Amino acid sequence: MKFIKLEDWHPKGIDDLEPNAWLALRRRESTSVIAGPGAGKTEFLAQKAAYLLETGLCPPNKKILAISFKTDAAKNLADRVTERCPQELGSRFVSMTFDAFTKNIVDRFYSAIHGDWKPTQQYEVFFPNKRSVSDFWRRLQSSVPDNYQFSIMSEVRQMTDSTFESNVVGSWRIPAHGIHAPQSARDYIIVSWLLEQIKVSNDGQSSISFTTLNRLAEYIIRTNNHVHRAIKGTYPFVFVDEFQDTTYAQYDLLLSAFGLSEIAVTAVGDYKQRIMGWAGAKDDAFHQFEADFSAQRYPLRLNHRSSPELVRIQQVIAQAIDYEVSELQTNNHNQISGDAAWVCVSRNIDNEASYLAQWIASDLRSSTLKPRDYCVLVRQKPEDYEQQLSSYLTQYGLSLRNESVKIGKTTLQDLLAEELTILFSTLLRLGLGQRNAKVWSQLSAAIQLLRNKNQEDEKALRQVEHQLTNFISELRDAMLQPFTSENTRHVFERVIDFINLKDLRKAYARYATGDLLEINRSALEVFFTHCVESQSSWANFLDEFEGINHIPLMTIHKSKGLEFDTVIFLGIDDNAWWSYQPGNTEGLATFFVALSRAKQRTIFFYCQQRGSRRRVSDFYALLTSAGVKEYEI
DNA sequence: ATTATAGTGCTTTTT
DNA sequence: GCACTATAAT
Repeated sequence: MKFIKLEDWHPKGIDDLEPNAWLALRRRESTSVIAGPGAGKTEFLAQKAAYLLETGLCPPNKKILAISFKTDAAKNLADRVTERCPQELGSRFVSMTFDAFTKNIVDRFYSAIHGDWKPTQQYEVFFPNKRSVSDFWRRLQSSVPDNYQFSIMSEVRQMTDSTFESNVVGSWRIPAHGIHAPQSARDYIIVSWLLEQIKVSNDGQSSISFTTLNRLAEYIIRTNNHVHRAIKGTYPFVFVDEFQDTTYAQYDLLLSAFGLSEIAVTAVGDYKQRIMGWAGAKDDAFHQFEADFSAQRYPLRLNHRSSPELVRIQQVIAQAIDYEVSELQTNNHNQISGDAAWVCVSRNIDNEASYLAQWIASDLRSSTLKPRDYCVLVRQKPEDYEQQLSSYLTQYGLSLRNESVKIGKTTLQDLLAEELTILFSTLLRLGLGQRNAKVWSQLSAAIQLLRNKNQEDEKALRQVEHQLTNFISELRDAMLQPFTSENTRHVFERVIDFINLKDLRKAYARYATGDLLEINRSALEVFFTHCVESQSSWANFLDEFEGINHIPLMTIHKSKGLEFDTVIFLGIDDNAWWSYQPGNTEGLATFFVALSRAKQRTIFFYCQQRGSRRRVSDFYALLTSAGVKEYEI
């Protein structure tokens, strides 16, 4: 392997990087990169990975660890590095979610857990909610000795059920040398919570939350030098994405694993987009990181996403969040004619809906945009808006798709991102005769992984190719049959059989234990049937399945990290924004996230019937000061 | 049975 | 702060 000289290295697939991005990329020590919306955070990390791997700064026996919060973000980043690097380098870029990293440590170094803290080797992952927390508090009250009861209960009263795990448990460390009595009331509560999960339940297994797994992983790393050295030795470079929303537990794990060491941690994010504080995200993650890791901060100033006009408006909101926010530039010059932002004021919901439907219909006709280029954003309860809007949209042949809709025990968007679903729809696309070399090679690689075939075993690989070719041609014949419920049902079953759920369980760790695979299989069946019933051919079915002709509808929180040509922002009123307090940074950040999803236009809607706009008057005042006009409709 | 009142969810990810 | 549920009061 020949390395590229440091001074000869150039970015891959893009022209250049802005000056601060170059500095952040070349820095060998820990670095924090504050990058606003559209600054290309993922691209920066992909380029830095390529730089470290191709120049040999990350030597062949070492890896880069990239940590994201969401599975799709982790996958996105991995795909980008694969595109930019030769395969033998790309395989040394390990991209995973924080929770996957945590669970890996516990599973791999299980034997390093001692005494009361040791769960069963096979354990269930448990997702606590407010109910389970308050039930626990109630159980505690009845089990605690009388003389402790008062202090325990007064401590509990100061805690909030929704942030108990993230803030209280997440910032507590498991002691290195067993449990010492007497403990404070707070310690007693936390220890009881952890031990209750670790102790064997009725089904013979521990049932552990990710916060508890995180605390166990931190404990392993802190107390076991051998493990700590192994992890540091594997990953001299660590990336953390969306750093503004790091939880207490996650930060503490990073600190124990990579703090005070030679490891260079690159944290990327934007505190102006910190919108998870209410769910227990740490509030000064960047400052603390810079202090603890001696990290140098580099703000990125270029916006690759939004038009100059939108960037100017975003800047007004950004300054309301942080007055000292740096000046931004845009390099997106393909501006559309007309305004980039305006406010539509209506009296009632029907007026709003009929105007909106008519506007989108005429905009679609007069432009080259597709339904997927628009997005309807709301703060909460998208299903309410879906009902109100859909009858008007139908009149123009348009429809919304709320991807948060529940299907069985999962949601549409989670289902669509599942490995099972992607394999399923790819097979159907090929069955329909939509041949594409790239899709084919990806699918064939996925099937090889699924069949657990060694990449070196040429004969076995050819056999898998052969099976796949045969199956696709069988599928093609089946899909030429009339589009009846019986025939489509047959296709469904054949595809699921071919994928082989047993193989899937073996090939993907996340499916290996628990009922995740069965949840997704039955959700896939429900959604498949829904799409079959509303369509009349396989081509239309696949469009419906992938939602090509639907306008996406989602909450602002779900839209984080996404971008659309035109954002339609509904329900900016006191009712939907019940939790907003004037001047509240997180509320302004939420507004900022919504506004900054747009590449060309953001259209704000206010409807009097939905609620007043006294408490949210900040938003309108800021828009007015940015020169955004208001129109009555 | 109907109606008054108190309580709570709403914005989330993760194998 | 509203919309909804569960329980209490009539």
